[in-house]
Amino acid sequence: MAKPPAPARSARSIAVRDAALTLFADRGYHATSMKDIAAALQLQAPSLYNHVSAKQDLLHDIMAQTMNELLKTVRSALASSDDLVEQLRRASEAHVRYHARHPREVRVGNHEIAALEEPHRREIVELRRTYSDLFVALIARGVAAGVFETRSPLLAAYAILQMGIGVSMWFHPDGALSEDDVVFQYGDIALGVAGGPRPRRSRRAGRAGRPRR
Amino acid sequence: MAKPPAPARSARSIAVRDAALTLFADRGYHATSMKDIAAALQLQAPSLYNHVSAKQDLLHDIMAQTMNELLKTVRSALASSDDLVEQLRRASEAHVRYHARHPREVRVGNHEIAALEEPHRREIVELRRTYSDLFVALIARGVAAGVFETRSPLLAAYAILQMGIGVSMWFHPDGALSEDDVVFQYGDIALGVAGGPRPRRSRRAGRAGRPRR
DNA sequence: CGCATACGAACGACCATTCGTTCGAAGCGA
DNA sequence: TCGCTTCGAACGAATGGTCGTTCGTATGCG
Repeated sequence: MAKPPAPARSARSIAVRDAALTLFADRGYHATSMKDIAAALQLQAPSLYNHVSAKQDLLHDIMAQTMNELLKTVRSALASSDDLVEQLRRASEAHVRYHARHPREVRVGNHEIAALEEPHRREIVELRRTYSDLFVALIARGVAAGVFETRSPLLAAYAILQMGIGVSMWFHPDGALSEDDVVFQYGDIALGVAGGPRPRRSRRAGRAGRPRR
Repeated sequence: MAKPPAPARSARSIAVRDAALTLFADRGYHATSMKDIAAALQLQAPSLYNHVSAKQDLLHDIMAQTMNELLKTVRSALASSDDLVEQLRRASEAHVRYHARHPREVRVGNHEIAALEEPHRREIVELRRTYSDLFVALIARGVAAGVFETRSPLLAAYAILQMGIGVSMWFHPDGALSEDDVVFQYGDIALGVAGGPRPRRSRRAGRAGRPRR
């Protein structure tokens, strides 16, 4: 009678989320119907309600999980070193790497905020704020310590973050640039944006083995 | 009987486009109904069809005009100097300035491509490609001439463009940073991203009068 | 008078979601 | 192993709503 969406994490409900993620990412939330999602799984639309509670919750789950993963990844990068310069490099690399590996998630995360209904919207916006503050505060600390030089840590942080977001829109693992190529190059660029020490010659040239993660 | 959308540019039809632009920008195309647009003008939905032919055409007009304005602005910046370094600076500044001044237009331009139906979609995508190619080719020329240094002109160009797009999402003319602050700082950053010559000390500090435009 | 413009009514289409039903596989006592 | 029960999962039908758009008509200004 009542509609329990399973243990909240059944195998099938994960499949539904994944299908929704793909469709949301390349058509947008409002342009995707429950029928579309169902069709991707060879189901009828009403059957979806055995696995999820509502279309809106589907979107919220996707965005919340994405933001939390991003936060976790970057926080771990920050905790991996005491040196502010190295922290910014690793945080930027983690940011870019996530965007290269999870284009669907971040596309939805960046395009569909307006499609979230309150109070979900406020919650996600706060997570985003927390995330960007990690970078702003880090750069501000670096400026105070004299290792970075920029007139506006805020502007520098936003520039770095936005650059990384762009990666999710063009990067393809089979392209001319490997994931590491892109990640390391963006790491260098991020340091430049924050006015960090200029690398004498770019370290870690060519493709090295995967150092982290 | 037939529905001529006026001389295609009546005062009223411009007002409709503007209302649609505002709503598309902060709710998204699919989340905006013709009724919403009409309400913003204190009209009923069917009345809109005295001024525009279809919702889809509204979106296409907005995006095509935006892309053409952007192209014109950057091409003019490129034509204003023979020096590759100065060209990149001015093109980047023009790019950022447009994004600071026309946040609604570029928000729609960047978020609603999927909402365009063919053949409009292909047309706009081509304009965007033409636009980004301006930057890619410029940086490639600079690398060939030895004034820029980057392992990938494509990656550098995308980074610069994406940074500028980000400005449209947070910049506000009443904020702590003036438009010129942001524009000039991004100009410097863009040169850094492309590996241009390092400025001895940042020129044009503080707020100068508006040099161009 | 004529024309641009606004309107209400109506259209067919599609939307997310609910409901009652059915079907098939799993669990279990005998 | 049989037969009975339970239950998740899928379905078709239906609900109320909104969508973009068309049409015929009314209104009011030049």
